[in-house]
Amino acid sequence: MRIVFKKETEYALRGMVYIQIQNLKDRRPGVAEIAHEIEAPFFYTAKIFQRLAKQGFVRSLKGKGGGFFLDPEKKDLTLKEIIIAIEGNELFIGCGFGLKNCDENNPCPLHQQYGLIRDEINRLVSGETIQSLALSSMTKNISLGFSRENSEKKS
Amino acid sequence: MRIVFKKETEYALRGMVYIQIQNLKDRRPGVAEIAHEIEAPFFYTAKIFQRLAKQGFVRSLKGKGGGFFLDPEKKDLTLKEIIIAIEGNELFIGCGFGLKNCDENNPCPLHQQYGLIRDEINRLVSGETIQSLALSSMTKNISLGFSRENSEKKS
DNA sequence: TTATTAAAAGACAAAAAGGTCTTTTAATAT
DNA sequence: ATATTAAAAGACCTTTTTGTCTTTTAATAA
Repeated sequence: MRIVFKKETEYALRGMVYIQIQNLKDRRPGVAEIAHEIEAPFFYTAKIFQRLAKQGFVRSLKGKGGGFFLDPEKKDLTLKEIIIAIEGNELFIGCGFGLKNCDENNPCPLHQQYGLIRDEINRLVSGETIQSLALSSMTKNISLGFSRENSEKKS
Repeated sequence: MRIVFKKETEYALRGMVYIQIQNLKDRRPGVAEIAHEIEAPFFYTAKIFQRLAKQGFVRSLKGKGGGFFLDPEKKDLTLKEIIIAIEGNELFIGCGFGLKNCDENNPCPLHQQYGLIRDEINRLVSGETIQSLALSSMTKNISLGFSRENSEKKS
């Protein structure tokens, strides 16, 4: 059951952040490692990152020592860019309740209030980037949920 | 492609509001009328309202003059109740990004910000009821998107 | 009491999402 | 060269969601 994003989107975002974290440590993780760390199915993860690579969101190298890495040139890959590439932009436009003919001129009773939600989602995924998440989860000793080593030293 | 709610949920919410609007005019719409007004497939609408009837969210009468109606006793059926009956409550709990081990003690970098979104969604669907939406769409001459008669008199 | 109306029940099917696996291609190391 | 490593490509499958349709049951009106 989907929450706000599709499983594919979740795996993509989590995986991208993991790749970036490893890149910062001069490593290039492969599919097996990524899938394990983000707790996603191996083959599904492979498929998702093939697509992301084809779309230019991530780069890859085959063969020994190969794996995935982010283009160091691109310092600002927002979550929104990835989300839209996978799901389209319907989350960011429209009424959210599926009501037609709902706009400022002809608002449904939910229009204003839903606008707040949409704006908040928009603000979040536009403001955060893969890089910013990777950095904050490394420096602030905060867990991204798929990599518990960080918070495991309290034992 | 799903936005925030499933199609089924959208149809259910729109249909319920339509039923309540008609009830206020002492009418009991049938499946054909509801489906047409909310622009949903007839048979799918039928199935959805069978379920809602079985769950007690709406009542129905068979035969001539029959159709659907809300229990007049229940003056406060929140959107949230219907949403949870159809989708479960996963939208209202958890991280929203599918991250495990994400809570106040061990927050992911998105935890706080996503909390705002979840709270906003929660506030909206807890605060509004089928009755309040029916009333406001009638009295404030506001379109619910599936019934454009309201806003059509500007021609 | 029977013809008509309309919901209930439930089988069936198409599309989308999620997931699995095999074969091929391209790197690297020996 | 060739053995090894790892991604790319793409076929295939399962589950969930969405949608369709037929048959049955129950209410009303004539």
